[in-house]
Amino acid sequence: MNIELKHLRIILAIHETGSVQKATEQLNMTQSAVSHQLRYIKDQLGVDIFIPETRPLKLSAEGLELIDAARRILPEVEKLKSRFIDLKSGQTGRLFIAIECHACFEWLFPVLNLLREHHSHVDIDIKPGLAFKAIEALQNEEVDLVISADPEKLPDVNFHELFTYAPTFISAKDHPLADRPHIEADDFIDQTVITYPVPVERLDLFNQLLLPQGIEPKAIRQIELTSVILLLVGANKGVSVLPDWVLQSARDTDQLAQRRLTKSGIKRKLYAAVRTRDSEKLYIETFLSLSKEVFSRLARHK
Amino acid sequence: MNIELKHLRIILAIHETGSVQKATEQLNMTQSAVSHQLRYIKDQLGVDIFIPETRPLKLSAEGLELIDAARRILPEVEKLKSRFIDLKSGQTGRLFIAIECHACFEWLFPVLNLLREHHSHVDIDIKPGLAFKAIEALQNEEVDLVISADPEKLPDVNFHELFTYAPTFISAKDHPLADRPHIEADDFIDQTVITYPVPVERLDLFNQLLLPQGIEPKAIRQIELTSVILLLVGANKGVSVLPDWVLQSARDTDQLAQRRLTKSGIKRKLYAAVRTRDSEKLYIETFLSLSKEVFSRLARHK
DNA sequence: GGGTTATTATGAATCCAATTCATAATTCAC
DNA sequence: GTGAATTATGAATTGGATTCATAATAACCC
Repeated sequence: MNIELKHLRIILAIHETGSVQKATEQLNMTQSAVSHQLRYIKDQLGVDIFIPETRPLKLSAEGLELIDAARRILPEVEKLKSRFIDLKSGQTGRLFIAIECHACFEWLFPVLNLLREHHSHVDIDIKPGLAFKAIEALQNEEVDLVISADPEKLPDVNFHELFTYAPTFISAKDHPLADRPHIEADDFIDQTVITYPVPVERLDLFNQLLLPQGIEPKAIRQIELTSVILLLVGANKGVSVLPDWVLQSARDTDQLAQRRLTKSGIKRKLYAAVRTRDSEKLYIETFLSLSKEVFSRLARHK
Repeated sequence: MNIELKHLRIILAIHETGSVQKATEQLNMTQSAVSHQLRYIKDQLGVDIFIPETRPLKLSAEGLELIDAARRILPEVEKLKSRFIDLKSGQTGRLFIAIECHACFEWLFPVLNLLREHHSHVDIDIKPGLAFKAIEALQNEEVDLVISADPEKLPDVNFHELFTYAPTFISAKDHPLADRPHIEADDFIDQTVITYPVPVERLDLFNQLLLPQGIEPKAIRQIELTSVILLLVGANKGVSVLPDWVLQSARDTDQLAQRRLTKSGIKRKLYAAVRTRDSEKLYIETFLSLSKEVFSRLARHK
């Protein structure tokens, strides 16, 4: 037995318009095509849908059951269609985010809150635990956006530049290094460095400065929360390197010394990586512009 | 945008088997056909259902939505199909009954109760108010079965004989007519006749005996309930004519005289009329055999 | 009740879309 | 990198749905 959506639509149209004649217009079919289809449906179902030899056609008891089913099934299909129209245009969708950059939570939360206001139907979430395989997860569709400082040239992934920042050295004001105009790699040799709890190769300080020069600090102490890092640095328990905008937006940085890394300063860029075919989605574009906006507000804060 | 059930089945099969390859078997399609369909689906929906360039194919976020929809829609369609398989075979269906014969409620209720036990999924009901247009209502599919004593030769309706009965005269035992060996038409001339509240031409007494001979009784008193008719006849408020089986199965007929109509007795047959194309339905056949069974039990009762 | 109109049914020809076959292009595993 | 497995593609073919023309039938109306 074969039942197609087309058949349900035909029966429903006939029932609702009251005649085959009128249904043909609604269906954009000729009377003949409808008639042929009706015979096919009857043959498939094995029972008469309409009472034979009545005109205009009247539904049989069995026909009414078909109508019931059609009224249940067809709206589901229509819902599915409009869902995909929305998905395609980016009116709605999924935005699962992986973050390679620990400090980024600072500006990401306000961005996501704003995004939720603009696109309430987008399913927003942050997926932890993918930090190092984030781009792979993006390609796998486990996540839909990755915040990354290491753009790659990939055919199916676009890296959209968000903003530039400077990884900046901080210490207590009375720390010996606080007197220097800028900080060099070998200054860290006898320092305790306070970092986020991630592999060192993912930290700006290490991948941009220490690792290339083969320098290891005296000790590394890992702390989850930015505010705690600031506190410990202020208490002279160690030094740290954080993005400049974190320092600009944080409170209680008065007793901290900030110095640039190397004479010329180190500059880094943050990117939002998305799959190429998602790039033009509305909520992705909104995310990008909101990110820039929120960042510039944060950076201007102090 | 065009989405067909076929497409949902394909996507679901691929997802559940884990590969296009395996899905082809389940779908009874060649790999090529599936591949072509996948491209068509993608074009229609405008988004990738599977993550491109991965093997085995993995569903994208959008693809998962399709799966959800398929799991909602396809079972409905399957339910509809099996519903029609049942309807066709008469495992289930509708049995709306019209009754031309008023006394028939006496045996109909037990029949329907038994039928409900055999076919719990059949929608059983008695439709009142169709008494005289009952066969027309049958052809219109307003009802599905008519209890009638007047078979007609119709192309789309079958009359199935249920049983034979004798319309029988009753009076109080001390009524003058109670002495006669049998009752003739002109015996009614000075009698009050108690009947069911239906047009006289539908009563056996009238259409079989009085009307052909142009005889009118002194008075007609219409009573709904069989037991009340029996009571009034017993109280000498009038005479009546009822099917013999009603008298055989009723209690409190001791003080009543029963006499046959005319010397040879009048015999009538009851029929169940159903649409020809419903005749072989299981629950219709069950109804017919239950009716005969219940009737013979009733007739044997006394 | 017969003639008229409106509506549905049917048959043959046509058209379009889905499938097949053959083969190319990828990816995966080792 | 090579071979095996899997998916993609193109052209030819098939088969089902549609159309056109026309027949059949019910409904309507005096």
